[in-house]
Amino acid sequence: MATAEPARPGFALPLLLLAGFRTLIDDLHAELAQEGHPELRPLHGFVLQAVGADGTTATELGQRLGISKQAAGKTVDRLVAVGYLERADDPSDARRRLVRVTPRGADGLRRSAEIFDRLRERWADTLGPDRVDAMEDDLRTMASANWFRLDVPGWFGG
Amino acid sequence: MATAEPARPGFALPLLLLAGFRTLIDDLHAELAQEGHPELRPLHGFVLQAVGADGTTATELGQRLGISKQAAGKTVDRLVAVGYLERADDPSDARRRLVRVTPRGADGLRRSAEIFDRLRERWADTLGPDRVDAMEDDLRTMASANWFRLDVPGWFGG
DNA sequence: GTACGATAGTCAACGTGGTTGACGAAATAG
DNA sequence: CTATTTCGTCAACCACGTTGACTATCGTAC
Repeated sequence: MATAEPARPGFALPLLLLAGFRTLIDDLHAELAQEGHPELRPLHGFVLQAVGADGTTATELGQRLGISKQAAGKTVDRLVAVGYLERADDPSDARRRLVRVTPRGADGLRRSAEIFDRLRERWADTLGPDRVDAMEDDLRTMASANWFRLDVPGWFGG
Repeated sequence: MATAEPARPGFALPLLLLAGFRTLIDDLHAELAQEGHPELRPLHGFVLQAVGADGTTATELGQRLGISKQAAGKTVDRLVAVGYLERADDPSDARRRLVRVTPRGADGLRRSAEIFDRLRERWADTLGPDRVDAMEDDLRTMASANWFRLDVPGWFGG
């Protein structure tokens, strides 16, 4: 049972974690837009990352992201439409449709990594490198399990 | 510019923040479901909190949450349907429809606060109270701005 | 007292992201 | 050669968000 009025109410922690996540992602996409990728949405970067350099299929992508193959397929459609992914037939299996990152997608991915590195440096400059390291270590300790699940919209909503 | 291979790649930080948030929210709702509130979705708790003890209107709720009045109205509809909110006419203004938390909603809110306190205690037990305090302080420093905006699904998606 | 602008709420249409169920086409196992 | 599995897609649906248009009401200015 919680005390009547804790000095540090528990509800602040998740809000702060969300605000931190959101700040980083918003900063990323503000930078990304300036560097020629204004269409990229928060979800898209994670999807591109999940497709990876070797390419994959919609079904496998769904498994990696923790969503259904149908949802993965629709997301791929949208990213194909904006030029970040492309589909190709698999010569060895006519059922499969290979999903690959386009050069434009690879550029977005590379820039994202660089921007995330710069943002982390900014946090380290403000808070001190040890504090950022500690934050990461502590979060790794507490959140170890559900790492790479990006069904955020459906999870958070309904 | 980022170094070729940083010891701590920047992309991990947002992922860890999201994983931490998600872990807390998942733990909360697992507990909440056991305590008789299985219908409550992650978003709903934030909405109930935003409605507050005094009640509000859909338009004002939308302003508080950073979403349109139409979106706020639809969310209220859903929470009314599951019994967490109720609508009432405003005797002093026939245009306004008061939105109030029901007793069931208040129960969910009270339990949520208690569970969040317990979860924070659990984090403090594992990491040490000073580390959790530091994490909160650091996040407050870096994320100061966009605190109470809960348009997460639309923001993250598209 | 009436006319008018501002405000509250709703309806409709749409986009994104998610789900399940059904189905055809192709690979694989027997 | 047939039976089963697997991949991709289609269709229908739900949650959440958006903008635009509209009605009803309030408050004010004349």
